[in-house]
Amino acid sequence: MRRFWERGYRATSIEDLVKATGVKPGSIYSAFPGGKRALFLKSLERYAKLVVPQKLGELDTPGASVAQVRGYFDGLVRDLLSPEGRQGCLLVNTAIENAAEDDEAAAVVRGHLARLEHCMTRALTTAERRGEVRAGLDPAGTARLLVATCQGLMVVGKANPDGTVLRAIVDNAFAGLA
Amino acid sequence: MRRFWERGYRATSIEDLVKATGVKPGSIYSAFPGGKRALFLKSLERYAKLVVPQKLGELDTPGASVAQVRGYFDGLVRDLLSPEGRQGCLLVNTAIENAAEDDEAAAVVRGHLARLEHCMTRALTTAERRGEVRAGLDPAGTARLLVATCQGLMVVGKANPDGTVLRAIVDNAFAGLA
DNA sequence: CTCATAGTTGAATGAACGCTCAAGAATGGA
DNA sequence: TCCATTCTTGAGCGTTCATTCAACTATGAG
Repeated sequence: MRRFWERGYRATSIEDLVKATGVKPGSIYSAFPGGKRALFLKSLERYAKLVVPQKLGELDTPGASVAQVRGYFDGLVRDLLSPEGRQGCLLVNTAIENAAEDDEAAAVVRGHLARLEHCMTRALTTAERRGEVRAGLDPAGTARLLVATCQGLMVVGKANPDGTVLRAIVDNAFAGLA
Repeated sequence: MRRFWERGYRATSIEDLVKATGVKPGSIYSAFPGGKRALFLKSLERYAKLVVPQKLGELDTPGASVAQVRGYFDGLVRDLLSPEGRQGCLLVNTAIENAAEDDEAAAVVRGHLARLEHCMTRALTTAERRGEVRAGLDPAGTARLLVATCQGLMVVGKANPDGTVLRAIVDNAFAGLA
Protein backbone atom coordinates (compact mmCIF):
# COMPACT_ATOMS: atom_id res chain seq x y z
CA MET A 1 0.00 0.00 0.00
CA ARG A 2 2.73 2.44 0.95
CA ARG A 3 4.63 1.91 -2.28
CA PHE A 4 1.53 2.38 -4.43
CA TRP A 5 0.79 5.48 -2.37
CA GLU A 6 4.27 6.93 -2.83
CA ARG A 7 4.88 6.14 -6.47
CA GLY A 8 1.62 5.17 -8.10
CA TYR A 9 0.39 1.95 -9.65
CA ARG A 10 2.38 1.80 -12.88
CA ALA A 11 5.60 3.06 -11.33
CA THR A 12 5.53 0.37 -8.65
CA SER A 13 6.92 -2.95 -9.83
CA ILE A 14 6.49 -6.31 -8.18
CA GLU A 15 10.21 -6.26 -7.47
CA ASP A 16 9.74 -2.98 -5.60
CA LEU A 17 7.20 -4.76 -3.43
CA VAL A 18 9.55 -7.73 -2.98
CA LYS A 19 12.28 -5.40 -1.76
CA ALA A 20 9.89 -3.46 0.46
CA THR A 21 8.28 -6.47 2.10
CA GLY A 22 10.89 -9.22 1.88
CA VAL A 23 8.17 -11.45 0.44
CA LYS A 24 9.21 -13.17 -2.76
CA PRO A 25 7.26 -12.99 -6.05
CA GLY A 26 5.84 -16.50 -5.77
CA SER A 27 4.41 -15.81 -2.34
CA ILE A 28 2.92 -12.53 -3.47
CA TYR A 29 1.17 -14.17 -6.39
CA SER A 30 -0.12 -17.05 -4.28
CA ALA A 31 -1.39 -14.64 -1.63
CA PHE A 32 -3.07 -12.37 -4.17
CA PRO A 33 -4.72 -14.28 -7.00
CA GLY A 34 -5.26 -11.78 -9.76
CA GLY A 35 -1.73 -10.47 -9.57
CA LYS A 36 -0.61 -6.89 -9.32
CA ARG A 37 -3.98 -5.31 -10.00
CA ALA A 38 -5.76 -7.36 -7.32
CA LEU A 39 -3.03 -6.43 -4.88
CA PHE A 40 -3.49 -2.79 -5.80
CA LEU A 41 -7.24 -2.95 -5.22
CA LYS A 42 -6.61 -4.56 -1.82
CA SER A 43 -4.20 -1.72 -1.08
CA LEU A 44 -6.89 0.80 -1.93
CA GLU A 45 -9.29 -0.87 0.47
CA ARG A 46 -6.64 -1.04 3.16
CA TYR A 47 -5.90 2.65 2.67
CA ALA A 48 -9.58 3.51 2.93
CA LYS A 49 -9.90 1.45 6.08
CA LEU A 50 -6.71 2.45 7.91
CA VAL A 51 -5.42 5.77 6.64
CA VAL A 52 -8.59 7.64 5.74
CA PRO A 53 -10.22 7.36 9.21
CA GLN A 54 -7.04 8.67 10.78
CA LYS A 55 -7.10 11.70 8.48
CA LEU A 56 -10.81 12.27 8.99
CA GLY A 57 -10.39 12.23 12.75
CA GLU A 58 -13.31 13.76 14.57
CA LEU A 59 -14.88 14.84 11.28
CA ASP A 60 -16.18 11.27 11.02
CA THR A 61 -18.32 11.57 14.17
CA PRO A 62 -21.96 12.66 14.51
CA GLY A 63 -20.98 15.62 16.70
CA ALA A 64 -18.67 17.17 14.12
CA SER A 65 -19.23 20.77 13.08
CA VAL A 66 -17.34 23.43 11.19
CA ALA A 67 -14.34 23.21 13.52
CA GLN A 68 -13.79 19.57 12.56
CA VAL A 69 -14.07 20.40 8.86
CA ARG A 70 -11.47 23.08 9.39
CA GLY A 71 -9.32 20.62 11.33
CA TYR A 72 -9.46 18.21 8.41
CA PHE A 73 -8.28 20.86 5.96
CA ASP A 74 -5.53 22.04 8.31
CA GLY A 75 -4.37 18.44 8.61
CA LEU A 76 -4.19 18.13 4.83
CA VAL A 77 -2.08 21.27 4.58
CA ARG A 78 0.20 20.06 7.37
CA ASP A 79 0.66 16.73 5.57
CA LEU A 80 1.36 18.33 2.21
CA LEU A 81 4.06 20.52 3.77
CA SER A 82 5.76 17.68 5.64
CA PRO A 83 8.39 15.54 3.86
CA GLU A 84 6.46 12.31 4.49
CA GLY A 85 3.11 13.72 3.42
CA ARG A 86 4.08 15.03 0.00
CA GLN A 87 2.86 11.82 -1.57
CA GLY A 88 -0.63 13.25 -1.15
CA CYS A 89 -3.64 10.95 -0.99
CA LEU A 90 -3.62 7.51 -2.58
CA LEU A 91 -7.25 7.89 -3.60
CA VAL A 92 -6.70 11.23 -5.34
CA ASN A 93 -3.69 9.78 -7.13
CA THR A 94 -5.78 6.79 -8.14
CA ALA A 95 -8.59 9.00 -9.44
CA ILE A 96 -6.11 10.61 -11.84
CA GLU A 97 -3.98 7.60 -12.73
CA ASN A 98 -6.44 4.72 -12.86
CA ALA A 99 -10.07 5.84 -12.70
CA ALA A 100 -10.43 6.31 -16.46
CA GLU A 101 -9.27 2.79 -17.30
CA ASP A 102 -10.18 0.80 -14.18
CA ASP A 103 -13.81 0.88 -13.12
CA GLU A 104 -13.23 -1.01 -9.88
CA ALA A 105 -10.57 1.43 -8.78
CA ALA A 106 -12.85 4.31 -9.76
CA ALA A 107 -15.61 2.79 -7.63
CA VAL A 108 -13.37 2.76 -4.56
CA VAL A 109 -12.52 6.41 -5.20
CA ARG A 110 -16.18 7.28 -5.63
CA GLY A 111 -16.94 5.56 -2.34
CA HIS A 112 -14.32 7.67 -0.62
CA LEU A 113 -15.68 10.87 -2.15
CA ALA A 114 -19.19 9.93 -1.06
CA ARG A 115 -17.99 9.24 2.46
CA LEU A 116 -16.18 12.56 2.65
CA GLU A 117 -19.23 14.35 1.26
CA HIS A 118 -21.44 12.68 3.82
CA CYS A 119 -19.20 13.71 6.72
CA MET A 120 -19.07 17.27 5.47
CA THR A 121 -22.80 17.51 4.84
CA ARG A 122 -23.50 16.29 8.35
CA ALA A 123 -20.98 18.67 9.88
CA LEU A 124 -22.37 21.62 7.92
CA THR A 125 -25.91 20.74 8.90
CA THR A 126 -24.82 20.73 12.53
CA ALA A 127 -22.97 24.00 12.02
CA GLU A 128 -26.02 25.63 10.48
CA ARG A 129 -28.21 24.47 13.34
CA ARG A 130 -25.71 25.94 15.79
CA GLY A 131 -25.51 29.19 13.85
CA GLU A 132 -21.79 28.68 13.15
CA VAL A 133 -22.26 29.38 9.46
CA ARG A 134 -24.42 31.89 7.67
CA ALA A 135 -28.14 31.15 7.58
CA GLY A 136 -29.43 29.82 4.29
CA LEU A 137 -26.23 28.00 3.45
CA ASP A 138 -26.90 24.82 1.50
CA PRO A 139 -25.12 22.06 3.45
CA ALA A 140 -25.23 19.46 0.67
CA GLY A 141 -24.03 21.75 -2.09
CA THR A 142 -21.40 23.36 0.09
CA ALA A 143 -20.16 19.92 1.12
CA ARG A 144 -19.69 19.03 -2.54
CA LEU A 145 -17.73 22.20 -3.04
CA LEU A 146 -15.54 21.50 -0.02
CA VAL A 147 -14.86 17.97 -1.23
CA ALA A 148 -13.68 19.36 -4.56
CA THR A 149 -11.65 22.01 -2.77
CA CYS A 150 -9.71 19.49 -0.74
CA GLN A 151 -9.01 17.41 -3.86
CA GLY A 152 -7.77 20.58 -5.53
CA LEU A 153 -5.70 21.43 -2.49
CA MET A 154 -3.86 18.19 -2.98
CA VAL A 155 -3.23 18.78 -6.68
CA VAL A 156 -1.87 22.26 -5.99
CA GLY A 157 0.15 20.97 -3.04
CA LYS A 158 1.82 18.31 -5.16
CA ALA A 159 3.07 20.79 -7.73
CA ASN A 160 3.66 23.68 -5.36
CA PRO A 161 4.02 22.76 -1.68
CA ASP A 162 3.92 26.36 -0.50
CA GLY A 163 2.34 27.01 2.89
CA THR A 164 1.27 30.53 1.97
CA VAL A 165 -0.66 29.35 -1.06
CA LEU A 166 -2.22 26.33 0.63
CA ARG A 167 -3.29 28.27 3.71
CA ALA A 168 -4.78 31.01 1.51
CA ILE A 169 -6.88 28.36 -0.20
CA VAL A 170 -8.20 27.00 3.07
CA ASP A 171 -8.78 30.44 4.59
CA ASN A 172 -10.80 31.55 1.60
CA ALA A 173 -12.74 28.32 1.45
CA PHE A 174 -13.94 28.96 4.99
CA ALA A 175 -14.43 32.70 4.48
CA GLY A 176 -17.31 31.79 2.18
CA LEU A 177 -19.13 29.89 4.92
CA ALA A 178 -19.48 32.70 7.43
CA MET B 1 0.88 15.22 -26.67
CA ARG B 2 -2.53 13.70 -27.14
CA ARG B 3 -1.39 10.25 -26.06
CA PHE B 4 0.30 11.56 -22.93
CA TRP B 5 -2.85 13.53 -22.24
CA GLU B 6 -5.12 10.52 -22.64
CA ARG B 7 -3.11 7.88 -20.87
CA GLY B 8 -0.36 9.53 -18.86
CA TYR B 9 3.41 9.45 -19.08
CA ARG B 10 4.21 5.94 -17.86
CA ALA B 11 1.30 4.30 -19.61
CA THR B 12 2.32 5.76 -22.97
CA SER B 13 5.06 3.75 -24.68
CA ILE B 14 7.24 4.85 -27.55
CA GLU B 15 5.51 2.23 -29.65
CA ASP B 16 2.17 3.88 -28.86
CA LEU B 17 3.61 7.10 -30.24
CA VAL B 18 4.98 5.28 -33.30
CA LYS B 19 1.52 3.88 -34.01
CA ALA B 20 -0.17 7.22 -33.37
CA THR B 21 2.16 9.31 -35.52
CA GLY B 22 3.56 6.90 -38.08
CA VAL B 23 7.01 8.18 -37.17
CA LYS B 24 9.48 5.39 -36.43
CA PRO B 25 11.49 5.10 -33.19
CA GLY B 26 14.77 6.22 -34.73
CA SER B 27 13.19 9.42 -36.05
CA ILE B 28 11.56 10.15 -32.73
CA TYR B 29 14.83 9.81 -30.87
CA SER B 30 16.74 11.91 -33.37
CA ALA B 31 14.05 14.61 -33.27
CA PHE B 32 13.93 14.62 -29.47
CA PRO B 33 17.36 14.26 -27.90
CA GLY B 34 16.74 13.24 -24.32
CA GLY B 35 14.28 10.54 -25.30
CA LYS B 36 10.84 9.96 -23.92
CA ARG B 37 11.10 12.39 -21.06
CA ALA B 38 12.25 15.28 -23.29
CA LEU B 39 9.39 14.50 -25.64
CA PHE B 40 7.01 14.56 -22.72
CA LEU B 41 8.28 17.94 -21.54
CA LYS B 42 7.84 19.28 -25.07
CA SER B 43 4.31 17.92 -25.04
CA LEU B 44 3.62 19.77 -21.80
CA GLU B 45 4.82 23.00 -23.37
CA ARG B 46 2.77 22.38 -26.46
CA TYR B 47 -0.29 21.72 -24.34
CA ALA B 48 0.28 24.93 -22.39
CA LYS B 49 0.68 26.87 -25.62
CA LEU B 50 -2.13 25.37 -27.71
CA VAL B 51 -4.76 23.79 -25.50
CA VAL B 52 -4.71 25.98 -22.41
CA PRO B 53 -5.41 29.27 -24.23
CA GLN B 54 -8.35 27.66 -25.96
CA LYS B 55 -9.78 26.57 -22.61
CA LEU B 56 -9.08 29.93 -20.98
CA GLY B 57 -10.87 31.75 -23.78
CA GLU B 58 -11.85 35.28 -22.86
CA LEU B 59 -10.68 34.73 -19.30
CA ASP B 60 -7.16 35.41 -20.59
CA THR B 61 -8.00 38.97 -21.64
CA PRO B 62 -7.71 42.23 -19.66
CA GLY B 63 -11.43 42.86 -19.89
CA ALA B 64 -12.42 39.59 -18.24
CA SER B 65 -14.69 39.66 -15.21
CA VAL B 66 -16.71 37.17 -13.20
CA ALA B 67 -18.70 36.07 -16.25
CA GLN B 68 -15.50 34.85 -17.94
CA VAL B 69 -14.43 32.98 -14.80
CA ARG B 70 -17.82 31.35 -14.77
CA GLY B 71 -17.46 30.56 -18.45
CA TYR B 72 -14.16 28.84 -17.78
CA PHE B 73 -15.68 26.62 -15.10
CA ASP B 74 -18.70 25.81 -17.24
CA GLY B 75 -16.33 24.82 -20.03
CA LEU B 76 -14.47 22.47 -17.70
CA VAL B 77 -17.71 20.80 -16.66
CA ARG B 78 -18.80 20.47 -20.28
CA ASP B 79 -15.48 18.87 -21.17
CA LEU B 80 -15.56 16.44 -18.24
CA LEU B 81 -19.03 15.28 -19.27
CA SER B 82 -18.18 14.80 -22.94
CA PRO B 83 -16.64 11.52 -24.12
CA GLU B 84 -13.55 13.24 -25.55
CA GLY B 85 -12.98 15.45 -22.54
CA ARG B 86 -12.91 12.77 -19.86
CA GLN B 87 -9.14 12.65 -20.06
CA GLY B 88 -9.18 15.85 -18.00
CA CYS B 89 -6.27 18.23 -18.07
CA LEU B 90 -2.76 17.12 -18.97
CA LEU B 91 -1.27 19.51 -16.44
CA VAL B 92 -3.43 18.25 -13.56
CA ASN B 93 -2.57 14.68 -14.49
CA THR B 94 1.10 15.63 -14.60
CA ALA B 95 0.92 17.29 -11.19
CA ILE B 96 -0.26 13.99 -9.72
CA GLU B 97 1.79 11.55 -11.78
CA ASN B 98 5.12 13.32 -12.25
CA ALA B 99 5.49 16.44 -10.11
CA ALA B 100 6.92 14.58 -7.11
CA GLU B 101 9.70 12.94 -9.07
CA ASP B 102 10.29 15.38 -11.95
CA ASP B 103 11.12 18.94 -11.02
CA GLU B 104 11.00 20.23 -14.59
CA ALA B 105 7.52 18.84 -15.12
CA ALA B 106 6.47 20.31 -11.78
CA ALA B 107 7.79 23.69 -12.88
CA VAL B 108 5.63 23.63 -16.01
CA VAL B 109 2.61 22.79 -13.86
CA ARG B 110 3.46 25.59 -11.43
CA GLY B 111 3.68 27.99 -14.36
CA HIS B 112 0.23 26.97 -15.48
CA LEU B 113 -1.20 27.40 -11.99
CA ALA B 114 0.40 30.84 -11.72
CA ARG B 115 -1.04 31.84 -15.07
CA LEU B 116 -4.51 30.67 -14.09
CA GLU B 117 -4.21 32.46 -10.76
CA HIS B 118 -3.16 35.65 -12.51
CA CYS B 119 -6.12 35.54 -14.90
CA MET B 120 -8.52 34.94 -12.05
CA THR B 121 -7.04 37.62 -9.83
CA ARG B 122 -7.35 40.14 -12.65
CA ALA B 123 -10.90 39.10 -13.43
CA LEU B 124 -11.93 39.29 -9.77
CA THR B 125 -10.32 42.70 -9.39
CA THR B 126 -12.33 43.90 -12.37
CA ALA B 127 -15.45 42.29 -10.97
CA GLU B 128 -14.97 43.99 -7.63
CA ARG B 129 -14.49 47.37 -9.29
CA ARG B 130 -17.70 46.82 -11.24
CA GLY B 131 -19.55 45.71 -8.12
CA GLU B 132 -20.23 42.26 -9.57
CA VAL B 133 -18.98 40.55 -6.42
CA ARG B 134 -19.43 41.45 -2.79
CA ALA B 135 -17.39 44.36 -1.53
CA GLY B 136 -14.37 43.47 0.55
CA LEU B 137 -13.72 40.25 -1.31
CA ASP B 138 -10.00 39.47 -1.52
CA PRO B 139 -9.28 38.98 -5.24
CA ALA B 140 -5.87 37.33 -4.78
CA GLY B 141 -6.97 34.89 -2.08
CA THR B 142 -10.23 34.09 -3.82
CA ALA B 143 -8.33 33.47 -7.05
CA ARG B 144 -6.15 30.92 -5.26
CA LEU B 145 -9.25 29.21 -3.96
CA LEU B 146 -10.85 29.14 -7.41
CA VAL B 147 -7.68 27.67 -8.91
CA ALA B 148 -7.77 24.89 -6.34
CA THR B 149 -11.48 24.41 -6.95
CA CYS B 150 -11.05 23.85 -10.66
CA GLN B 151 -8.23 21.35 -10.01
CA GLY B 152 -10.54 19.56 -7.58
CA LEU B 153 -13.34 19.69 -10.09
CA MET B 154 -11.18 17.70 -12.45
CA VAL B 155 -10.26 15.08 -9.85
CA VAL B 156 -13.90 14.59 -8.93
CA GLY B 157 -14.89 14.57 -12.58
CA LYS B 158 -12.43 11.82 -13.40
CA ALA B 159 -13.77 9.46 -10.77
CA ASN B 160 -17.40 10.54 -10.99
CA PRO B 161 -18.41 12.29 -14.21
CA ASP B 162 -21.84 13.27 -12.91
CA GLY B 163 -23.26 16.56 -14.15
CA THR B 164 -25.35 17.11 -11.03
CA VAL B 165 -22.32 16.86 -8.76
CA LEU B 166 -20.04 18.93 -10.98
CA ARG B 167 -22.58 21.68 -11.49
CA ALA B 168 -23.28 21.81 -7.75
CA ILE B 169 -19.57 22.37 -7.15
CA VAL B 170 -19.44 25.25 -9.62
CA ASP B 171 -22.69 26.80 -8.42
CA ASN B 172 -21.53 26.79 -4.83
CA ALA B 173 -18.11 28.10 -5.73
CA PHE B 174 -19.76 31.16 -7.27
CA ALA B 175 -22.39 31.48 -4.55
CA GLY B 176 -19.56 32.46 -2.23
CA LEU B 177 -18.56 35.41 -4.41
CA ALA B 178 -21.83 37.32 -4.37
C1' DC C 1 7.85 -39.60 14.61
C1' DT C 2 4.74 -39.52 10.21
C1' DC C 3 2.84 -37.43 6.88
C1' DA C 4 -0.39 -34.51 4.37
C1' DT C 5 -0.98 -29.81 3.84
C1' DA C 6 0.29 -24.97 3.33
C1' DG C 7 3.49 -21.71 2.50
C1' DT C 8 8.04 -20.19 0.54
C1' DT C 9 11.60 -19.98 -2.68
C1' DG C 10 14.80 -18.90 -6.64
C1' DA C 11 15.00 -19.52 -11.22
C1' DA C 12 13.05 -18.86 -15.51
C1' DT C 13 9.30 -17.47 -18.79
C1' DG C 14 7.86 -14.50 -22.85
C1' DA C 15 6.60 -9.92 -23.60
C1' DA C 16 7.24 -5.14 -23.53
C1' DC C 17 10.09 -1.49 -22.32
C1' DG C 18 13.35 2.69 -23.73
C1' DC C 19 16.75 3.30 -26.74
C1' DT C 20 20.68 2.84 -30.46
C1' DC C 21 22.71 2.43 -34.90
C1' DA C 22 24.42 1.19 -39.45
C1' DA C 23 22.39 1.40 -43.78
C1' DG C 24 19.38 3.42 -47.06
C1' DA C 25 16.41 7.31 -48.97
C1' DA C 26 15.40 12.04 -49.69
C1' DT C 27 16.89 16.70 -50.13
C1' DG C 28 18.89 20.77 -52.18
C1' DG C 29 22.86 23.82 -53.54
C1' DA C 30 26.49 23.92 -57.17
C1' DT D 1 24.17 15.61 -62.79
C1' DC D 2 26.80 15.33 -58.70
C1' DC D 3 27.63 14.96 -53.93
C1' DA D 4 27.33 16.36 -49.10
C1' DT D 5 23.98 16.68 -45.73
C1' DT D 6 19.88 15.50 -43.37
C1' DC D 7 16.18 12.52 -42.41
C1' DT D 8 14.19 7.89 -42.15
C1' DT D 9 14.22 3.13 -41.44
C1' DG D 10 13.81 -1.52 -39.38
C1' DA D 11 16.39 -4.57 -36.94
C1' DG D 12 18.10 -5.33 -32.60
C1' DC D 13 20.40 -3.93 -28.18
C1' DG D 14 20.14 -4.86 -22.99
C1' DT D 15 16.88 -4.25 -19.30
C1' DT D 16 12.89 -4.65 -16.80
C1' DC D 17 8.25 -6.02 -16.58
C1' DA D 18 4.39 -9.27 -14.63
C1' DT D 19 3.90 -13.82 -14.03
C1' DT D 20 4.57 -18.98 -13.40
C1' DC D 21 6.25 -23.25 -11.44
C1' DA D 22 8.58 -27.30 -9.71
C1' DA D 23 11.26 -28.01 -5.82
C1' DC D 24 11.88 -27.12 -1.06
C1' DT D 25 10.65 -26.08 3.83
C1' DA D 26 7.68 -25.30 7.77
C1' DT D 27 3.69 -26.64 10.15
C1' DG D 28 0.58 -29.16 13.01
C1' DA D 29 -2.76 -33.05 13.75
C1' DG D 30 -2.67 -37.93 14.90
